[in-house]
Amino acid sequence: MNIGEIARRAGVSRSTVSYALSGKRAVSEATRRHIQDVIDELDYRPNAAARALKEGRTRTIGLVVPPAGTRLTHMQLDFVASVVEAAARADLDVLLSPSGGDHDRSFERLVSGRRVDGAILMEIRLEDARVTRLRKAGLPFVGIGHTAGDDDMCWIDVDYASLIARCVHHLADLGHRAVALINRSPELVATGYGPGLRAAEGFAAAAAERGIAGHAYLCGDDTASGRAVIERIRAEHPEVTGIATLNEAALPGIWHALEDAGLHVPRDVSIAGVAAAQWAEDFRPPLTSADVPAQQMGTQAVELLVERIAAPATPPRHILLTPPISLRASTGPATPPSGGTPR
Amino acid sequence: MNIGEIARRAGVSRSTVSYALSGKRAVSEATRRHIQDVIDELDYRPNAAARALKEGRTRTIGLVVPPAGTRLTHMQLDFVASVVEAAARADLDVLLSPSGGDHDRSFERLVSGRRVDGAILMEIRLEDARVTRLRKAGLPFVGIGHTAGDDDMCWIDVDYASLIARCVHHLADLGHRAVALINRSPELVATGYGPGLRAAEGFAAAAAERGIAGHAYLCGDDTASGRAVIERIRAEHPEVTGIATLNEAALPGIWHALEDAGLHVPRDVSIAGVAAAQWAEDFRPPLTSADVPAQQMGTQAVELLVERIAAPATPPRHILLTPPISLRASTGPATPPSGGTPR
DNA sequence: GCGGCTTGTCGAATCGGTTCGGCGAATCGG
DNA sequence: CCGATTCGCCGAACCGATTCGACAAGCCGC
Repeated sequence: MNIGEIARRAGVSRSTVSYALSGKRAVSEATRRHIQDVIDELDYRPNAAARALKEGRTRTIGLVVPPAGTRLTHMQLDFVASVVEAAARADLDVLLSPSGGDHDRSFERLVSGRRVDGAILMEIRLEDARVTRLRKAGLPFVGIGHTAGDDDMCWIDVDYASLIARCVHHLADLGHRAVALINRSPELVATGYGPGLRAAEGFAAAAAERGIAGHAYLCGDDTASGRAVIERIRAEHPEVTGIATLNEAALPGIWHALEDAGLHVPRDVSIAGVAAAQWAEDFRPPLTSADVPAQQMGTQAVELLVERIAAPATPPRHILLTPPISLRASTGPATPPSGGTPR
Repeated sequence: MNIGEIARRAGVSRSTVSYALSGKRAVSEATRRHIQDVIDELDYRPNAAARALKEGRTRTIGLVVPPAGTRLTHMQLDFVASVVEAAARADLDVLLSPSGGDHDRSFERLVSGRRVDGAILMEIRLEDARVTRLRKAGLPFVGIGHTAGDDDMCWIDVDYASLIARCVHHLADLGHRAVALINRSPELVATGYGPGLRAAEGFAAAAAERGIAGHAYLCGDDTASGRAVIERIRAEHPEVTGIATLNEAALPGIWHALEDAGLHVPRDVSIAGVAAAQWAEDFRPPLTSADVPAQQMGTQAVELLVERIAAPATPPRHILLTPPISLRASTGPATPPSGGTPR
């Protein structure tokens, strides 16, 4: 079922069928309709590979996700879903490619096999080999997260430094004098994971600014690690009454460990985080958090990429998001009687 | 950077380069090595579209996911991740396609544009238009879930009827005399969602077999609905002490509502469910559940599909999984003093 | 009534691979 | 030593679309 067959049945040439479909040249209304009838009858659709070969573009974008070993956070999941949806709206298909670990064949196929017109890179590191690779191949791309220093690329990111700083200020406003940061996993941060590093900076800066004690902890991305880190904090810094975190996956463990220790949230300990809104509300009490607009990010990432594919030479655009903190029930005044705050 | 360029630089013909790469005809070791050197130097890789056009296969499989409106359950998420990984191992790429709603253009592109060699369909309905469509197009596919009656397709599914029945038996063994089923959302079940319907059947049959009261409830796939359904159950059937569920998304709400009502799990109410193992353990107390091996399912689905692509004419295979129930802390004896059970 | 313009259609080239038939040279057996 | 085989490589056709140049027919103005 190819264009030649359609042409034969409609009694016209193949080029006429092509023009009737694309509208790139005038075709008389009569023949156009006749061709359309034949096409509808056989429900023909042009072969994607042939078209891609000739046109030099695939109408497909690549979504480069972290390898399966790393479980996706809720935020990332929302992001993937919204990318797929936004792409579908733009009549683009999405090719999924796990990268990192031993799956780099998939990424290489994507890039040098010219399977996609552009790519969206998740979980960018401060030094990221994939960015170098894509740039060398001349493939348009948009990063979720940004590399160090280098602004010569398109990206969209959440301003973790500011968000964590806000959490610290919020806790300080409530009168907390000793706070802890629960960061992402040691492996992630060690390999130059931007959000982790920037969160640590923002945390330290804000604590210093407010003149309160700030202790930063790394924590694996799972429930058990969440429990463990709370135990460590209680042992090493029992004076801590406020916690800021960007580790979604550890949250259930954090909650359970506090409960086991007989500590009430927010009466004894306040927690403010960065997480997907829907997820934040599933806790008891619901988590005060900066709700990352993952869906909006997915949509914008696709828009940015489409733009870049159309005009690869334009100066790259960046979007840095700083969503407001939604006050929920997991934060409260530092000490039962007093409320207000210094500064 | 095409095969002609490689041939020119290596001083051989294009066909020789092709044969050197594919090994489908003998090429002398000397020329083969020389060609390989040129290729390595320019890091050339064959254009995927051109190859697909000539070979008639794309080395890509489609993963047809429920549309973005429906949030993926943890189980489905694990499944997607494992499909991507298994495909990568088989050197296949994965094209994501949301289907249902108004995104059917994407699905149509996949099917009639010949963009993929085969497809994996998630969330199959008892009557599923996509199955009909794929069969008509002659595209190999594997379903996650199976249609009614018709066994003329490959699928892999979880035996929800048996699992829910097991939950009921487990509760009955513990002495519970009135149990409730918390099913998936009314919309899903109304549109012929197999697991929902089969779970209801298995629930009713098992309750009847054990001579206990069984009340089935539908429940939206979110926290708020979970709370609501517990309130309804308490109002309409306060005698219920055992709950079986396959609604992962409602679980947090169920837990919260029971806590608010002052009901202790498992002392006052026992809960047994079907859920992803890791997720089940994040509850307090951890959920007794049949742990769906989503990762294994993803891997097997890919294997099944690869098989089917290689030999489309072979009789279709089915895999029906019935994972054992892992006892965790959310189920216990029906009444505080007594332990044992009738039968 | 004829050159020039528009309109609608066609034929052929092209994209970048794979694969088949063929051909010269080397190798082998008798 | 000669015919038959094997080996290694080449040229050309082909996959199914798009697109450019060309060409015939119809219409205009002068």
